[in-house]
Amino acid sequence: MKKQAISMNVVRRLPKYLRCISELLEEKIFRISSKQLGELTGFTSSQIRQDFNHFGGFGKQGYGYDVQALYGEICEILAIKKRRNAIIIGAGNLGQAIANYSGFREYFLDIKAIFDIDENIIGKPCCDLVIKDQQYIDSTIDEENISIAIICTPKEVASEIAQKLMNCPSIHGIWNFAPVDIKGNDKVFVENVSLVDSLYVLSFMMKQKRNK
Amino acid sequence: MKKQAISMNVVRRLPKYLRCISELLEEKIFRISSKQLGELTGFTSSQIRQDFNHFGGFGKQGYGYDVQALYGEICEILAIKKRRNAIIIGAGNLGQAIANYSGFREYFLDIKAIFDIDENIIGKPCCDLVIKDQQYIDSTIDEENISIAIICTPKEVASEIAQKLMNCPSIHGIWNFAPVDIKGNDKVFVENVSLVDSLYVLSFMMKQKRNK
DNA sequence: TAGATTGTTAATCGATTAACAATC
DNA sequence: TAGATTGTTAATCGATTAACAATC
Repeated sequence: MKKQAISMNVVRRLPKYLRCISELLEEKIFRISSKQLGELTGFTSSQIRQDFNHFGGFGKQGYGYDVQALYGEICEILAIKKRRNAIIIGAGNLGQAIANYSGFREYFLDIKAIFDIDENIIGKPCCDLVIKDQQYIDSTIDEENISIAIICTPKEVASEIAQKLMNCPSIHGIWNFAPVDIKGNDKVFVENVSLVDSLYVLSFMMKQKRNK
Repeated sequence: MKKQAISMNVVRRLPKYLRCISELLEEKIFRISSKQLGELTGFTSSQIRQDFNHFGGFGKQGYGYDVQALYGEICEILAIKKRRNAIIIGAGNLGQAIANYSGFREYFLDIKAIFDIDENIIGKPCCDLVIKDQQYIDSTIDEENISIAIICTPKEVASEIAQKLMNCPSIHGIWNFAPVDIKGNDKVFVENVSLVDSLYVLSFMMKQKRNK
Protein backbone atom coordinates (compact mmCIF):
# COMPACT_ATOMS: atom_id res chain seq x y z
CA MET A 1 0.00 0.00 0.00
CA LYS A 2 1.38 3.33 -1.14
CA LYS A 3 1.25 5.91 1.60
CA GLN A 4 -1.23 8.67 1.00
CA ALA A 5 0.42 11.86 -0.24
CA ILE A 6 0.05 14.82 2.11
CA SER A 7 -2.12 17.53 0.61
CA MET A 8 -0.65 20.97 -0.05
CA ASN A 9 -3.19 22.47 2.33
CA VAL A 10 -1.70 20.47 5.16
CA VAL A 11 1.88 21.23 4.09
CA ARG A 12 1.26 24.97 4.04
CA ARG A 13 -0.11 24.87 7.56
CA LEU A 14 3.00 23.20 8.96
CA PRO A 15 5.15 26.37 9.02
CA LYS A 16 2.36 28.17 10.84
CA TYR A 17 2.30 25.49 13.50
CA LEU A 18 6.05 25.68 13.80
CA ARG A 19 6.05 29.44 14.27
CA CYS A 20 3.35 29.24 16.89
CA ILE A 21 5.08 26.44 18.78
CA SER A 22 8.37 28.25 18.65
CA GLU A 23 6.74 31.28 20.29
CA LEU A 24 5.32 29.05 23.00
CA LEU A 25 8.82 27.74 23.69
CA GLU A 26 10.12 31.29 23.99
CA GLU A 27 7.41 31.92 26.57
CA LYS A 28 8.45 28.75 28.38
CA ILE A 29 5.12 27.04 27.82
CA PHE A 30 5.82 23.33 27.64
CA ARG A 31 2.36 21.82 27.33
CA ILE A 32 -0.47 22.63 24.94
CA SER A 33 -3.77 21.13 23.86
CA SER A 34 -5.11 21.13 20.31
CA LYS A 35 -7.85 23.43 21.59
CA GLN A 36 -5.39 26.05 22.84
CA LEU A 37 -3.27 25.73 19.71
CA GLY A 38 -6.44 26.29 17.74
CA GLU A 39 -7.11 29.52 19.57
CA LEU A 40 -3.58 30.71 18.84
CA THR A 41 -3.47 29.77 15.17
CA GLY A 42 -7.08 30.24 14.12
CA PHE A 43 -7.46 26.63 13.01
CA THR A 44 -9.95 24.24 14.60
CA SER A 45 -8.66 21.77 17.17
CA SER A 46 -10.05 19.01 15.02
CA GLN A 47 -8.04 20.12 12.04
CA ILE A 48 -4.87 20.36 14.07
CA ARG A 49 -5.30 16.79 15.37
CA GLN A 50 -6.03 15.58 11.85
CA ASP A 51 -2.96 17.34 10.48
CA PHE A 52 -0.61 15.98 13.15
CA ASN A 53 -1.94 12.48 12.68
CA HIS A 54 -0.82 12.45 9.07
CA PHE A 55 2.66 12.12 10.52
CA GLY A 56 1.80 9.80 13.41
CA GLY A 57 0.26 10.98 16.64
CA PHE A 58 2.61 12.81 18.90
CA GLY A 59 0.20 13.80 21.63
CA LYS A 60 -0.82 12.11 24.87
CA GLN A 61 -4.47 11.39 25.49
CA GLY A 62 -5.81 13.36 28.42
CA TYR A 63 -2.72 15.57 28.46
CA GLY A 64 -2.19 17.29 25.12
CA TYR A 65 1.11 17.87 23.35
CA ASP A 66 4.57 18.34 24.73
CA VAL A 67 5.69 21.60 23.12
CA GLN A 68 9.36 20.69 22.90
CA ALA A 69 8.63 17.29 21.39
CA LEU A 70 6.19 18.84 18.95
CA TYR A 71 8.75 21.40 17.91
CA GLY A 72 11.27 18.68 17.22
CA GLU A 73 8.78 16.58 15.27
CA ILE A 74 7.74 19.44 13.01
CA CYS A 75 11.35 20.46 12.39
CA GLU A 76 11.98 16.87 11.44
CA ILE A 77 8.96 16.76 9.11
CA LEU A 78 9.99 20.00 7.41
CA ALA A 79 13.59 18.76 7.21
CA ILE A 80 14.95 22.11 8.31
CA LYS A 81 17.71 20.88 10.59
CA LYS A 82 19.90 19.85 7.68
CA ARG A 83 21.66 22.79 6.03
CA ARG A 84 21.34 23.37 2.30
CA ASN A 85 23.54 25.19 -0.16
CA ALA A 86 21.87 27.61 -2.53
CA ILE A 87 22.68 29.98 -5.36
CA ILE A 88 20.81 33.04 -6.58
CA ILE A 89 20.32 33.66 -10.29
CA GLY A 90 19.74 37.32 -11.06
CA ALA A 91 21.41 40.08 -9.05
CA GLY A 92 18.76 42.73 -9.48
CA ASN A 93 17.09 44.33 -6.49
CA LEU A 94 15.25 41.25 -5.39
CA GLY A 95 18.22 38.91 -5.88
CA GLN A 96 20.48 41.22 -3.92
CA ALA A 97 17.89 41.65 -1.19
CA ILE A 98 17.64 37.90 -0.73
CA ALA A 99 21.42 37.59 -0.70
CA ASN A 100 21.55 40.28 1.96
CA TYR A 101 18.71 38.94 4.05
CA SER A 102 20.77 37.18 6.68
CA GLY A 103 17.55 35.79 8.09
CA PHE A 104 17.70 32.82 5.76
CA ARG A 105 21.13 31.94 7.03
CA GLU A 106 19.63 31.64 10.48
CA TYR A 107 17.32 29.00 9.08
CA PHE A 108 19.03 26.37 6.95
CA LEU A 109 20.09 28.16 3.81
CA ASP A 110 23.69 28.92 2.90
CA ILE A 111 23.88 31.16 -0.12
CA LYS A 112 27.10 30.28 -1.89
CA ALA A 113 26.97 32.43 -5.01
CA ILE A 114 24.95 35.01 -6.92
CA PHE A 115 24.93 35.26 -10.71
CA ASP A 116 23.96 37.78 -13.33
CA ILE A 117 24.26 38.23 -17.06
CA ASP A 118 24.92 41.98 -16.99
CA GLU A 119 28.62 42.70 -17.49
CA ASN A 120 28.26 46.00 -15.68
CA ILE A 121 27.55 44.34 -12.36
CA ILE A 122 29.54 41.12 -12.69
CA GLY A 123 32.50 41.37 -10.32
CA LYS A 124 30.77 43.79 -7.98
CA PRO A 125 30.37 42.80 -4.33
CA CYS A 126 27.03 41.72 -2.90
CA CYS A 127 26.91 40.92 0.78
CA ASP A 128 29.96 38.70 1.39
CA LEU A 129 29.90 37.48 -2.20
CA VAL A 130 30.98 38.76 -5.58
CA ILE A 131 28.47 38.72 -8.44
CA LYS A 132 29.53 36.02 -10.90
CA ASP A 133 28.97 35.52 -14.60
CA GLN A 134 26.05 33.19 -15.38
CA GLN A 135 28.29 30.99 -17.50
CA TYR A 136 29.73 29.57 -14.27
CA ILE A 137 26.41 28.40 -12.88
CA ASP A 138 26.84 24.74 -13.75
CA SER A 139 30.38 24.43 -12.48
CA THR A 140 29.52 26.22 -9.23
CA ILE A 141 26.57 23.91 -8.65
CA ASP A 142 28.84 20.90 -8.97
CA GLU A 143 31.70 22.29 -6.93
CA GLU A 144 29.63 23.64 -4.07
CA ASN A 145 27.04 20.87 -3.92
CA ILE A 146 24.13 23.24 -4.45
CA SER A 147 20.66 21.76 -3.92
CA ILE A 148 18.52 24.91 -4.15
CA ALA A 149 18.48 27.51 -6.94
CA ILE A 150 16.74 30.82 -6.29
CA ILE A 151 15.48 32.45 -9.48
CA CYS A 152 15.32 36.26 -9.39
CA THR A 153 15.58 36.96 -13.11
CA PRO A 154 13.06 38.76 -15.32
CA LYS A 155 10.18 36.54 -16.33
CA GLU A 156 11.30 36.29 -19.96
CA VAL A 157 14.28 34.08 -19.14
CA ALA A 158 13.11 32.36 -15.97
CA SER A 159 11.57 29.25 -17.55
CA GLU A 160 14.55 28.55 -19.75
CA ILE A 161 16.98 28.91 -16.85
CA ALA A 162 14.78 26.69 -14.71
CA GLN A 163 14.87 23.92 -17.31
CA LYS A 164 18.67 24.00 -17.36
CA LEU A 165 18.84 23.99 -13.57
CA MET A 166 16.57 20.97 -13.35
CA ASN A 167 19.12 19.01 -15.33
CA CYS A 168 21.85 19.59 -12.73
CA PRO A 169 22.03 16.41 -10.63
CA SER A 170 22.40 18.06 -7.22
CA ILE A 171 19.51 20.52 -7.67
CA HIS A 172 16.34 19.30 -5.96
CA GLY A 173 14.53 22.55 -5.32
CA ILE A 174 13.88 25.81 -7.14
CA TRP A 175 12.59 28.88 -5.35
CA ASN A 176 11.18 30.99 -8.16
CA PHE A 177 10.48 34.70 -7.69
CA ALA A 178 9.87 35.48 -11.34
CA PRO A 179 6.19 35.92 -12.21
CA VAL A 180 5.91 32.70 -14.24
CA ASP A 181 4.62 29.42 -12.86
CA ILE A 182 7.35 26.85 -13.36
CA LYS A 183 6.42 23.19 -13.14
CA GLY A 184 8.64 20.79 -11.24
CA ASN A 185 9.31 17.20 -12.12
CA ASP A 186 9.99 13.88 -10.35
CA LYS A 187 13.35 15.12 -9.14
CA VAL A 188 12.88 18.84 -8.54
CA PHE A 189 10.20 20.68 -6.59
CA VAL A 190 9.50 24.25 -7.66
CA GLU A 191 8.07 26.75 -5.18
CA ASN A 192 6.64 29.67 -7.13
CA VAL A 193 6.42 32.95 -5.21
CA SER A 194 4.81 35.57 -7.37
CA LEU A 195 4.79 38.88 -5.55
CA VAL A 196 2.77 40.38 -8.38
CA ASP A 197 0.06 37.78 -7.88
CA SER A 198 0.06 38.57 -4.19
CA LEU A 199 -0.31 42.27 -4.93
CA TYR A 200 -3.22 41.57 -7.28
CA VAL A 201 -4.96 39.55 -4.60
CA LEU A 202 -4.48 42.42 -2.18
CA SER A 203 -6.03 44.78 -4.72
CA PHE A 204 -9.02 42.53 -5.29
CA MET A 205 -9.66 42.01 -1.60
CA MET A 206 -9.37 45.72 -0.82
CA LYS A 207 -12.14 46.39 -3.31
CA GLN A 208 -14.42 44.06 -1.34
CA LYS A 209 -13.92 45.97 1.90
CA ARG A 210 -16.16 48.70 3.19
CA ASN A 211 -15.51 52.25 1.91
CA LYS A 212 -13.14 51.09 -0.83
CA MET B 1 -30.22 37.87 -1.33
CA LYS B 2 -26.64 38.51 -0.34
CA LYS B 3 -24.24 37.71 -3.13
CA GLN B 4 -22.08 34.69 -2.49
CA ALA B 5 -18.53 35.65 -1.45
CA ILE B 6 -15.84 34.53 -3.88
CA SER B 7 -13.63 31.84 -2.38
CA MET B 8 -9.92 32.52 -1.88
CA ASN B 9 -9.12 29.63 -4.20
CA VAL B 10 -10.85 31.45 -7.02
CA VAL B 11 -9.26 34.79 -6.15
CA ARG B 12 -5.75 33.34 -6.17
CA ARG B 13 -6.32 31.91 -9.63
CA LEU B 14 -7.28 35.28 -11.11
CA PRO B 15 -3.72 36.65 -11.37
CA LYS B 16 -2.67 33.46 -13.13
CA TYR B 17 -5.43 33.92 -15.69
CA LEU B 18 -4.40 37.52 -16.16
CA ARG B 19 -0.76 36.66 -16.75
CA CYS B 20 -1.68 33.98 -19.24
CA ILE B 21 -4.09 36.22 -21.11
CA SER B 22 -1.59 39.04 -21.17
CA GLU B 23 0.94 36.71 -22.85
CA LEU B 24 -1.67 35.74 -25.43
CA LEU B 25 -2.19 39.41 -26.21
CA GLU B 26 1.55 39.87 -26.69
CA GLU B 27 1.45 37.02 -29.18
CA LYS B 28 -1.49 38.69 -30.92
CA ILE B 29 -3.88 35.84 -30.17
CA PHE B 30 -7.35 37.35 -29.88
CA ARG B 31 -9.57 34.33 -29.38
CA ILE B 32 -9.29 31.47 -26.90
CA SER B 33 -11.46 28.62 -25.64
CA SER B 34 -11.59 27.45 -22.04
CA LYS B 35 -10.04 24.21 -23.26
CA GLN B 36 -7.00 25.97 -24.72
CA LEU B 37 -6.70 28.22 -21.68
CA GLY B 38 -6.78 25.09 -19.59
CA GLU B 39 -3.86 23.63 -21.48
CA LEU B 40 -1.88 26.83 -20.95
CA THR B 41 -2.61 27.28 -17.27
CA GLY B 42 -2.93 23.70 -16.08
CA PHE B 43 -6.48 24.18 -14.83
CA THR B 44 -9.43 22.24 -16.23
CA SER B 45 -11.65 23.95 -18.77
CA SER B 46 -14.56 23.31 -16.47
CA GLN B 47 -12.91 25.11 -13.61
CA ILE B 48 -12.05 28.07 -15.80
CA ARG B 49 -15.65 28.43 -16.95
CA GLN B 50 -16.86 28.10 -13.37
CA ASP B 51 -14.39 30.73 -12.20
CA PHE B 52 -15.32 33.23 -14.89
CA ASN B 53 -19.00 32.75 -14.26
CA HIS B 54 -18.61 33.95 -10.70
CA PHE B 55 -18.22 37.37 -12.29
CA GLY B 56 -20.81 36.98 -15.06
CA GLY B 57 -20.13 35.08 -18.25
CA PHE B 58 -17.90 36.89 -20.68
CA GLY B 59 -17.64 34.21 -23.31
CA LYS B 60 -19.65 33.50 -26.47
CA GLN B 61 -21.18 30.08 -26.92
CA GLY B 62 -19.68 28.24 -29.85
CA TYR B 63 -16.84 30.76 -30.09
CA GLY B 64 -14.92 30.99 -26.83
CA TYR B 65 -13.53 34.12 -25.23
CA ASP B 66 -12.34 37.35 -26.78
CA VAL B 67 -8.86 37.76 -25.32
CA GLN B 68 -8.91 41.54 -25.23
CA ALA B 69 -12.32 41.65 -23.58
CA LEU B 70 -11.25 39.00 -21.09
CA TYR B 71 -8.14 40.97 -20.23
CA GLY B 72 -10.21 44.05 -19.56
CA GLU B 73 -12.72 42.17 -17.45
CA ILE B 74 -10.07 40.59 -15.23
CA CYS B 75 -8.24 43.90 -14.80
CA GLU B 76 -11.56 45.36 -13.76
CA ILE B 77 -12.24 42.52 -11.31
CA LEU B 78 -8.79 42.85 -9.77
CA ALA B 79 -9.18 46.63 -9.64
CA ILE B 80 -5.65 47.18 -10.92
CA LYS B 81 -6.34 50.07 -13.26
CA LYS B 82 -6.72 52.49 -10.42
CA ARG B 83 -3.40 53.61 -8.93
CA ARG B 84 -2.75 53.30 -5.22
CA ASN B 85 -0.38 55.13 -2.91
CA ALA B 86 1.69 53.04 -0.55
CA ILE B 87 4.31 53.38 2.16
CA ILE B 88 6.91 50.92 3.35
CA ILE B 89 7.57 50.43 7.05
CA GLY B 90 11.03 49.07 7.74
CA ALA B 91 14.00 50.02 5.56
CA GLY B 92 16.02 46.83 6.01
CA ASN B 93 17.08 44.76 3.03
CA LEU B 94 13.61 43.62 2.11
CA GLY B 95 12.02 47.04 2.55
CA GLN B 96 14.69 48.67 0.43
CA ALA B 97 14.42 45.96 -2.21
CA ILE B 98 10.70 46.54 -2.52
CA ALA B 99 11.23 50.28 -2.70
CA ASN B 100 13.78 49.71 -5.45
CA TYR B 101 11.75 47.18 -7.37
CA SER B 102 10.40 49.47 -10.01
CA GLY B 103 8.25 46.60 -11.27
CA PHE B 104 5.49 47.52 -8.84
CA ARG B 105 5.35 51.01 -10.23
CA GLU B 106 4.58 49.48 -13.61
CA TYR B 107 1.57 47.89 -12.02
CA PHE B 108 -0.50 50.22 -9.87
CA LEU B 109 1.57 50.95 -6.83
CA ASP B 110 3.16 54.32 -6.10
CA ILE B 111 5.49 54.10 -3.15
CA LYS B 112 5.44 57.49 -1.51
CA ALA B 113 7.63 56.99 1.57
CA ILE B 114 9.76 54.52 3.46
CA PHE B 115 10.16 54.57 7.23
CA ASP B 116 12.50 53.16 9.81
CA ILE B 117 13.17 53.46 13.51
CA ASP B 118 16.96 53.26 13.28
CA GLU B 119 18.52 56.72 13.61
CA ASN B 120 21.57 55.55 11.70
CA ILE B 121 19.66 55.12 8.49
CA ILE B 122 16.97 57.80 8.84
CA GLY B 123 17.77 60.53 6.33
CA LYS B 124 19.66 58.23 3.99
CA PRO B 125 18.46 57.97 0.39
CA CYS B 126 16.60 54.92 -0.86
CA CYS B 127 15.63 54.85 -4.51
CA ASP B 128 14.14 58.28 -5.16
CA LEU B 129 13.07 58.61 -1.52
CA VAL B 130 14.71 59.50 1.76
CA ILE B 131 14.22 57.15 4.71
CA LYS B 132 11.94 58.88 7.21
CA ASP B 133 11.49 58.58 10.94
CA GLN B 134 8.61 56.28 11.91
CA GLN B 135 7.04 59.03 14.01
CA TYR B 136 5.83 60.64 10.77
CA ILE B 137 3.91 57.61 9.57
CA ASP B 138 0.47 58.90 10.55
CA SER B 139 0.91 62.37 9.14
CA THR B 140 2.32 61.03 5.86
CA ILE B 141 -0.61 58.65 5.48
CA ASP B 142 -3.02 61.55 5.82
CA GLU B 143 -1.12 63.96 3.61
CA GLU B 144 -0.37 61.54 0.78
CA ASN B 145 -3.66 59.64 0.84
CA ILE B 146 -1.98 56.29 1.42
CA SER B 147 -4.20 53.22 1.08
CA ILE B 148 -1.61 50.43 1.29
CA ALA B 149 1.02 49.91 3.98
CA ILE B 150 3.82 47.45 3.31
CA ILE B 151 5.28 45.97 6.48
CA CYS B 152 8.94 44.95 6.28
CA THR B 153 9.83 45.17 9.96
CA PRO B 154 11.11 42.39 12.22
CA LYS B 155 8.33 40.12 13.41
CA GLU B 156 8.51 41.38 17.01
CA VAL B 157 6.98 44.75 16.14
CA ALA B 158 4.91 43.88 13.06
CA SER B 159 1.61 43.14 14.82
CA GLU B 160 1.69 46.27 16.91
CA ILE B 161 2.46 48.46 13.90
CA ALA B 162 -0.29 46.74 11.92
CA GLN B 163 -2.86 47.54 14.63
CA LYS B 164 -1.92 51.21 14.51
CA LEU B 165 -2.06 51.27 10.71
CA MET B 166 -5.52 49.72 10.69
CA ASN B 167 -6.77 52.74 12.62
CA CYS B 168 -5.71 55.15 9.89
CA PRO B 169 -8.85 55.99 7.90
CA SER B 170 -7.29 55.85 4.41
CA ILE B 171 -5.53 52.49 4.91
CA HIS B 172 -7.49 49.63 3.37
CA GLY B 173 -4.76 47.11 2.71
CA ILE B 174 -1.65 45.81 4.43
CA TRP B 175 0.97 43.80 2.60
CA ASN B 176 2.83 42.06 5.39
CA PHE B 177 6.26 40.53 4.82
CA ALA B 178 7.04 39.89 8.47
CA PRO B 179 6.67 36.25 9.47
CA VAL B 180 3.57 36.76 11.61
CA ASP B 181 0.04 36.18 10.40
CA ILE B 182 -1.84 39.42 10.87
CA LYS B 183 -5.62 39.35 10.82
CA GLY B 184 -7.54 41.97 8.89
CA ASN B 185 -10.87 43.47 9.88
CA ASP B 186 -14.01 44.80 8.19
CA LYS B 187 -12.10 47.77 6.79
CA VAL B 188 -8.60 46.46 6.09
CA PHE B 189 -7.50 43.36 4.20
CA VAL B 190 -4.13 41.92 5.17
CA GLU B 191 -2.12 39.88 2.69
CA ASN B 192 0.49 37.91 4.59
CA VAL B 193 3.55 36.89 2.58
CA SER B 194 5.84 34.81 4.72
CA LEU B 195 8.99 33.99 2.78
CA VAL B 196 10.12 31.78 5.63
CA ASP B 197 6.97 29.70 5.34
CA SER B 198 7.56 29.39 1.63
CA LEU B 199 11.12 28.23 2.26
CA TYR B 200 9.89 25.62 4.75
CA VAL B 201 7.42 24.30 2.21
CA LEU B 202 10.23 24.03 -0.32
CA SER B 203 12.29 22.08 2.19
CA PHE B 204 9.44 19.69 2.96
CA MET B 205 8.63 19.07 -0.67
CA MET B 206 12.28 18.49 -1.59
CA LYS B 207 12.42 15.73 1.00
CA GLN B 208 9.58 13.96 -0.80
CA LYS B 209 11.40 13.89 -4.12
CA ARG B 210 13.54 11.05 -5.40
CA ASN B 211 17.21 10.96 -4.28
CA LYS B 212 16.70 13.59 -1.61
C1' DT C 1 -27.58 24.20 -40.93
C1' DA C 2 -23.78 21.73 -38.37
C1' DG C 3 -20.07 22.23 -35.25
C1' DA C 4 -18.19 24.23 -31.41
C1' DT C 5 -18.14 25.91 -26.99
C1' DT C 6 -20.28 28.34 -23.48
C1' DG C 7 -23.11 28.76 -19.04
C1' DT C 8 -25.04 26.04 -15.66
C1' DT C 9 -26.75 22.04 -13.25
C1' DA C 10 -25.64 17.60 -11.27
C1' DA C 11 -22.19 14.26 -9.65
C1' DT C 12 -17.96 13.43 -7.56
C1' DC C 13 -14.23 14.14 -4.90
C1' DG C 14 -11.55 15.90 -1.14
C1' DA C 15 -11.06 18.66 2.91
C1' DT C 16 -12.92 20.23 7.18
C1' DT C 17 -15.65 19.58 11.18
C1' DA C 18 -18.08 16.86 14.57
C1' DA C 19 -18.40 13.06 17.50
C1' DC C 20 -16.82 9.70 20.51
C1' DA C 21 -14.32 5.57 22.15
C1' DA C 22 -9.73 4.93 23.84
C1' DT C 23 -6.68 6.06 27.31
C1' DC C 24 -3.40 9.01 29.82
C1' DT D 1 -10.92 6.89 39.96
C1' DA D 2 -12.65 11.10 37.35
C1' DG D 3 -11.52 14.51 34.05
C1' DA D 4 -9.31 15.76 30.06
C1' DT D 5 -7.85 15.30 25.59
C1' DT D 6 -6.13 12.55 22.10
C1' DG D 7 -6.54 9.54 17.78
C1' DT D 8 -9.78 8.16 14.59
C1' DT D 9 -14.14 7.29 12.38
C1' DA D 10 -18.32 9.34 10.51
C1' DA D 11 -20.85 13.40 8.86
C1' DT D 12 -20.80 17.64 6.62
C1' DC D 13 -19.39 21.02 3.77
C1' DG D 14 -17.24 23.08 -0.15
C1' DA D 15 -14.62 22.81 -4.31
C1' DT D 16 -13.70 20.50 -8.56
C1' DT D 17 -15.12 17.84 -12.41
C1' DA D 18 -18.46 15.97 -15.61
C1' DA D 19 -22.36 16.43 -18.38
C1' DC D 20 -25.39 18.64 -21.31
C1' DA D 21 -28.91 21.95 -22.94
C1' DA D 22 -28.58 26.51 -24.83
C1' DT D 23 -26.92 29.11 -28.44
C1' DC D 24 -23.47 31.53 -31.23
